[in-house]
This record gives sequence, structure tokens and C-alpha cells, in this order.
Amino acid sequence: MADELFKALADPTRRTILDELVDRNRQTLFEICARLSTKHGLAISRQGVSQHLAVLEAAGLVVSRREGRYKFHDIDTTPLGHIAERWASPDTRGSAP
Amino acid sequence: MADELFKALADPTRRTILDELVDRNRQTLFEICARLSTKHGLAISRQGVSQHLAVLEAAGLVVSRREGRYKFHDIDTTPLGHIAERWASPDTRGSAP
DNA sequence: TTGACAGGCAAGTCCATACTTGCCTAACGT
DNA sequence: ACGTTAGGCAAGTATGGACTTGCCTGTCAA
Repeated sequence: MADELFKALADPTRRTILDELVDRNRQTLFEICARLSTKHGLAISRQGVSQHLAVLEAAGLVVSRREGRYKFHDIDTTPLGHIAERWASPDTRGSAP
Repeated sequence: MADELFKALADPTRRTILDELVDRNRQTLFEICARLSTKHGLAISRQGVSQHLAVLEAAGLVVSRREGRYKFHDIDTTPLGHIAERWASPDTRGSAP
């Protein structure tokens, strides 16, 4: 599970997608495509974004639900909390007095 | 800079190296090689580990200093703190009361 | 000084993955 | 019913990066 999380965060385009979802939640694939192109100058195909979203979902960073012909995407930041935790110094991790 | 940080964390072997440095700081290249092989069953060449350490250093996650013919490596976890921060929900980021 | 030890440099290989193109399904509006 | 819109499912390509092998530099002990 950690594997997919870090792999998801490794790509700059995926991190930008997360940025956009923080800025505005509940976006469709086409909305994300438009914002990547307009606000970030990323000329990426719709399929590319779709695949990125799949990776983010596999990592648990994005949850999606379908409504009619739309599929809305929401960010879930909870997995990010465990990252710094993993390599926290032992005393910060709860062994010292 | 964020780019190198996430790229460094993307590889499972590099994350294991960080684990080992948390367990015991100030290790040399050969020590790390030995622990990867013994404790984790990772059959990786010395060059491989050396390249991984270079990536970790570029990301600021590892600092090294040479003493005689030894080069000791220490972990630096401060870059990890900024990760969850980046995608913190706006109210957690300091706008709400 | 010679040999053993710790590490660095520079190719070369090979696999994962980011990205595209093309076609296909499903839900709306008119 | 038909066209449009939102999205999915494959392929195929190609660039990055993990890993190795071979050789070279520098430090210490005998």
C-alpha cells in the first residue's frame, strides 16, 4: 500500500492534479484536463489524465463516485499523514519517556 | 526541490535505506549494503546502493561527511514534514479562525 | 611500499511507466 | 432517433531510471 502511495506521488503531473483538487474538490475528468491545460500549461491528453487519476485512486489519494454520465473526483489526504510518521525519530514515535 | 524529494521516496530500496538509517545513524556505504542484504534479503551491488544514496542526498534526506577513507551517512527527516503540508486542506493551512 | 579496504566514475542493459492514438459504451438534450 | 458529451479499454511507443560490470582513486596497516 505504501508502494502505491509513493509511486503516485512520484509524478509531477499527479501532484499538480492533487493541487487542483485541493483548490476545488468534486471535479470531473474534463474539468481537471481543462485546468491542467489552462492554469499549468500542461498539454496532456484526456487519457493521460485518466490514467493518472487511476494511479491516484489506487494509492487512496483520490476517491471518485459516478453520477449519471459524470464522475466526480475528491482528494483524500489521510494517507499523507503516515509518510512523515514512518521515519520519525524513535523518541518522536513514542518509545522515550 | 520537491521533485527530487518525491523521486527519492518513489523507490522501495531507497525507503528501506531510510529505515536503516533511522534504526542506526552514521553508517558507511558498506554497512548499509550489508544490512540491506542481511536484514532485508536485498541482493544489490555496492554501486546500486551508492547511486541510491546519491539520490537521497540530492533530495536532502541524507547528509554525508567523509572522515578518512570512510563516508558516514545520516538521515535528515525535515523535508518529510513539508509533504503533508502541501496538500493540507485550506482551513488546516491557516485561513479559518 | 605493497596490499587490502572504502569509495567514485563511466559506460551499457533492461524494464517500468508516462503518453498517445483509435475505437467503443453509456448518459443526456432536442 | 440522432448527435453530443463524459468516460473507458485497449493496444503501441519511447523515455527515464534501476542495476550491473569494469576500472580508477585515495586511505590505512603491515
